[in-house]
Amino acid sequence: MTEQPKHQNSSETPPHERTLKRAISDADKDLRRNEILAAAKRVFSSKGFHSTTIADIAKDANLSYGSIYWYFDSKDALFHELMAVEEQALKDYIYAARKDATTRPDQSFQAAVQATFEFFEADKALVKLLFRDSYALGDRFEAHLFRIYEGFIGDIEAVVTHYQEKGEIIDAPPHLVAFSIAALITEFAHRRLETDDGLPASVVADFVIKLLLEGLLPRRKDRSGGQ
Amino acid sequence: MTEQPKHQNSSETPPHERTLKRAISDADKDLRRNEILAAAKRVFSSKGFHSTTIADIAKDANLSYGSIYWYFDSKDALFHELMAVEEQALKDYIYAARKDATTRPDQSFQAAVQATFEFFEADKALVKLLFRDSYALGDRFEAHLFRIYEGFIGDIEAVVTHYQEKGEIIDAPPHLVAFSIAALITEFAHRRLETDDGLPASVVADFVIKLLLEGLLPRRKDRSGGQ
Amino acid sequence: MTEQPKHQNSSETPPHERTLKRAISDADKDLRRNEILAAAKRVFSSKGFHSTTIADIAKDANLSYGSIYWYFDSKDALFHELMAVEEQALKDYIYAARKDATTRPDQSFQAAVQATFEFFEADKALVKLLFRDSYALGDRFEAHLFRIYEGFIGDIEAVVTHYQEKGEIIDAPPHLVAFSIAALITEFAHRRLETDDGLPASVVADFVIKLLLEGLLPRRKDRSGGQ
Amino acid sequence: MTEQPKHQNSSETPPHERTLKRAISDADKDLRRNEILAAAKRVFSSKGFHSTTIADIAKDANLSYGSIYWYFDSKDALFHELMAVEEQALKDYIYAARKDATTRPDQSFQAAVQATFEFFEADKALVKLLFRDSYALGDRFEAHLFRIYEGFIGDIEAVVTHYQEKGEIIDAPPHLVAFSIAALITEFAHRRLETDDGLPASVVADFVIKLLLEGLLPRRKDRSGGQ
DNA sequence: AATGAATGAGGATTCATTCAT
DNA sequence: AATGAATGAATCCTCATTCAT
Repeated sequence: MTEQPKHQNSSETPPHERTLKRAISDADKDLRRNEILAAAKRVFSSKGFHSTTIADIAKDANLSYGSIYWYFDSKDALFHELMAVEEQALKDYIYAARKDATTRPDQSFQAAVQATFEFFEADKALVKLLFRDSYALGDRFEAHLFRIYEGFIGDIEAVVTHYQEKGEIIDAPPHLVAFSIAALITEFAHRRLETDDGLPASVVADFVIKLLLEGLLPRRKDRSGGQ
Repeated sequence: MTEQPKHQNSSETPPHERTLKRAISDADKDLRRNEILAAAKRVFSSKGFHSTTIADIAKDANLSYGSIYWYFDSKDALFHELMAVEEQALKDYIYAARKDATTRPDQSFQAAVQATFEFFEADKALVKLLFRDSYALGDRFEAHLFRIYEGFIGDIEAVVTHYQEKGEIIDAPPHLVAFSIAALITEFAHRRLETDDGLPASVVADFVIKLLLEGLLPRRKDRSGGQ
Repeated sequence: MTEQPKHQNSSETPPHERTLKRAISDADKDLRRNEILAAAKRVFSSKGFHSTTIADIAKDANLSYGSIYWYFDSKDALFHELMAVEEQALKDYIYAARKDATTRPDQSFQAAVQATFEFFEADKALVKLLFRDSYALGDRFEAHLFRIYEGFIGDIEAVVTHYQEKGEIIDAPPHLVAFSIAALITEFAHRRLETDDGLPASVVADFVIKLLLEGLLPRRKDRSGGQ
Repeated sequence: MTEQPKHQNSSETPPHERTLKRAISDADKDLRRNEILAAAKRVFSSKGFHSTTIADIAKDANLSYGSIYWYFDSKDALFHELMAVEEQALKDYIYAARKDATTRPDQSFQAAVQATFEFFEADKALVKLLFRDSYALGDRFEAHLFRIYEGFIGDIEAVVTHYQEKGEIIDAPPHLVAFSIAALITEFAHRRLETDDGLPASVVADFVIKLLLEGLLPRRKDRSGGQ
């Protein structure tokens, strides 16, 4: 994934060999970095940032804790990088969703919401990390988190706008719409991570989608018993 | 608060006076406790639990850090008590809302939601504290938080059920409806605490209520039930 | 007990009245001091110096803890004074014992030991305070303790010497004899304070006296079954 | 301690080598633990538990205070472990003494006492730690101390009983006899740790043994059993 | 004199980070 | 690269002592 040498190498290996070696080494390094990030995601999302020690992460990654510092500069740096990785996962998902929305004429707003719900349901740890714990971390991560959040909402907003232009949904302020969708979906995912509400994901998904689409007021056709 | 002279007889204080003295002292003490709790609320909600030191709170309350321990047993105890105070504020609000809903025939579901929105808008720090930071605090506060949360959702649920019985809103699972309302309202309040979205509260409130009531799908001609 | 004025009085009371008043006041003060010292003795000997707080003592003396400082300069000063009081009790006892020994021809060494045993048995807290805890207090009390200890052993030594001169006991180094007596008697008192050995004091007293007087080797007369 | 090369293969270390490595590391760790325990013994017995800070011990052991926690969980744990180590030293000594007493027909009670005196004379800090300071430590160490103490007295008691059965010493309650021996020997050792009485150890030993064996009353003509 | 609130020095403990091997 | 021992900054908490009332 990364063939470009990063720093000058001060050893005595000939340049071409060195490049090859470094490439391999870098790949190895990336592999380990990813293992550590995966471990960090598990531990951070289960115990929270402050209760997680470097030793906890190292143990989960089957490394000695001193080694973490070979791959990351600090605990903060590790967390920032983890945030970035999760942000990328979000972006990748949203990119695909957006592409689907704009290129497949049959793709409905409802389908997009459904898919988004499933995405978060499948990775609740991401929700915990980005949408819950990061908020409690104070100044050091505020700016980063803010950027991620804005990007995330902005991406959803674009999809919302698309469906508004298609006339599929009403003309409400797209930013607020996007935020509402994000709020409902992530809050449900988080709640279902913290406490088991005993409901199958599909039921909750159906509920959320229906709520978003139709609201709580009885619609005319099913209003026979209403006020 | 009372005009009786305090220092008169240097021997045994008569019981009633002692009681009075104690009452005054207790009132003073409660006053200070509340000042500290207010300071704690400010600092905790701005920096998060872990980044807040006892010294931070003391400074905000214009006390030395040692004095905090005259009023509270520990940092944890202080936070628990703060949670309890905030919980009580929530309960008081919900109690009034419920009473309004059930005793005033003209009170609509919409009005109830509007009032709730305004309640959180007016005390965003409460949201930060109870609905954001507490989640990141781990085991030590888990049970307490869970209890508060369940109580809160349960109270909303009761109001929801009331309006469902009146036929004002559809027959969706009340627990999910309650959770959705809470999610939307608290997330908006929290977001508006963190970042200024530049919108007047009334616009956001209108949006949230409309979303909850009517959803995003364009209604055809059944606008009779809308606002 | 103390009629002499101690400090200049800066108030406006006429001299002769003042003296009277002060005398009464001083007597009161001494009374309170003694109450506090008694409380301190109870608490210190039950919890040890470090685990005892000024508040503990105040509570035991039915005073607010701030008031302790009206009577004593510091916790250390209070403890020093308590040591002095206990030392005086020791001295008073030993003075009487010495007088008995030297003035009453019928008074035996054995009776003196018996009385000493009973003295400590009756005030085990004194033992705990002076012969156990004070040792663990380190530099701050070392000199004081040392002085008390030397005085105590010296006083016993004098009595020992008296009985040696009378030929009642053997001519062993009196300092070592005195120390041995003190060691046995105080250790037994302390042990019986800490753990109940289930034996009546008289049995233990008889044993200690017999050990001191006759030792463990079988005496000729009762040596019939011996080696 | 071993000559095998340590760092050879960078992939999976063969099991036996790993074990070896671990063994070496563990030995090192034990070494350090022992150094710290030795430092703790010095400092605790010189300043007492409460006046000793972790930093004091660390400094004595040429470590930073944080490092202490690499080897011990807490100050209490360190002290408990130190008590256990000292207890073991006591037990080892007593075990040997008991073996001597029961297997060597020529071994006399007097020799056993003499050896015990020398044991404590050689390690007065042990006395200070176990027989003085621990008593002042309160509840947290009470049970541990009690167990050690009872074991110690019990072990002496067994030796005493042995000599009683041999008829070498009189038939006094063995528990009291054991306690008396312990009291005299430890008190002398402790006193000679605190203050230099200017006497050679052998003189004091002779005195203690003679006192224990023959008591203070002049013997008439039955010196056959004496030294 | 008495009270009890306020203060802050002191010390145990945690844990991110460094570094020798 | 990996290890894990060593370091020390940071922070909670206790409690002797001071002081306003």
